Amino acid sequence: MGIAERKLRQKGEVKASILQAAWELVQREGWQSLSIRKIADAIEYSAPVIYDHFANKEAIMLEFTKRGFQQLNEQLIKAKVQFTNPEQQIEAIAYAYWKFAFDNKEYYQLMYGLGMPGCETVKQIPEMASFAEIIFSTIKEILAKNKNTSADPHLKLNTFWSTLHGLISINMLGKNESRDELNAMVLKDFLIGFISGIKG
Amino acid sequence: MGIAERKLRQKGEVKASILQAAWELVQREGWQSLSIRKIADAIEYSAPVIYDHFANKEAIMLEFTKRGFQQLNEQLIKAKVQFTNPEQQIEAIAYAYWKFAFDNKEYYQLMYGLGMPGCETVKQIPEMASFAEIIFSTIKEILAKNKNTSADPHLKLNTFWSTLHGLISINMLGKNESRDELNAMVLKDFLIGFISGIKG
DNA sequence: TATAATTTCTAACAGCGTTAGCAAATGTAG
DNA sequence: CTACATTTGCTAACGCTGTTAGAAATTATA
Repeated sequence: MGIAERKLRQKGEVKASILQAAWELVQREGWQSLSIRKIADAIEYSAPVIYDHFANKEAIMLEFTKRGFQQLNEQLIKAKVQFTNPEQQIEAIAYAYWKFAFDNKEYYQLMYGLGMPGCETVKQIPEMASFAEIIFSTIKEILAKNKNTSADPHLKLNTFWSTLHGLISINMLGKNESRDELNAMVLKDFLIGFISGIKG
Repeated sequence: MGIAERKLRQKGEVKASILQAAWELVQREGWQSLSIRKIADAIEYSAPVIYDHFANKEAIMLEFTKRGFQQLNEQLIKAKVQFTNPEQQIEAIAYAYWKFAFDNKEYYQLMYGLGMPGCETVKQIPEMASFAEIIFSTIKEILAKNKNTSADPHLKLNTFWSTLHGLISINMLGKNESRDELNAMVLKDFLIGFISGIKG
């Protein structure tokens, strides 16, 4: 009797439609105006149904945060494997990270900013660990290749990630002027210093 | 007739008490749970009275954002004038910025993160311009002193600010483990690279 | 077909920012 | 000191929000 299976499938479909509707709403009106009732309207169910699939609104957001990191990770790996030279790899990763942030502004805003996730949230996202690992391993390769034992890879990971995030978030709260040239230069400026510094 | 004056003074006192009550609430429960009604309760007035002093809730937040930048500017200037050497000045500024962010977490979260202020908000805060100017002038002095004409001070300002902000915000979404040593090292790591890079 | 289980709904609670309109207090002028 | 005008603060309400309780309707099982 495939009844149970069909029910599970149908339940999954509703869950998927919730996420899809939520995503469309976010793209149209931003995170701030996303509401359970609007999602319910969009999927043509009543609001409480959503709580059969997600514990609360935050769980929906968390799901998107996870997806955001998954997609980011994909992009970073795709960028990395184009090169064998770790210096080129870290540069490609930086550009991919940058591109992801501005191509997926909604994701990026949710993943970081937006109400400062806080400790609890971070722990619920294993994808963040994979993300860190991608960069960490590349940095270690550079250090190994250049026989630089004095630099701490944890330190360099932190500097790399922080700087990138800082560049992006400062830029996002500015306006949409065509500061693209400046942005590109700032990114390059940082990368030159970072890579030369990491070589020891 | 000092009646009008007294009224103005009283009005000012209520306004001040609104801000004070709001600030206490924020420190106790965070920005997320700040509400007009709670402020009204705290100052022992009804909620609509607040709208005689502020256009809306956002205006209250904006006031705090301004104050945050004012205080930050004070700290940065205080740090800067302790030295005459611009390299030492920029280092002192970086540490002061860092210290401000963690000593005044609530302010810093409001000034940046929290719902991504957006273009409109930024324009309403002239204090941000003064802030940028403090750092900008110091960078220009370093460039002048070292006769470095190739580096763009705008670029360096952007890199400096972004990196600092990135370091802080990444740290803030992590936990409160005693990562102070790591933090100090990351900051130093950045500063060494930045100052050497700026010298040309 | 009758009973059990699941699904989905309506209604409600408690809170939010904000506004309209009335009541009370205060100021001004005769 | 009274009469009018102005300002001040309130209550009540609107339209939202996330979330939950409990009834109704649907579906599965015996």
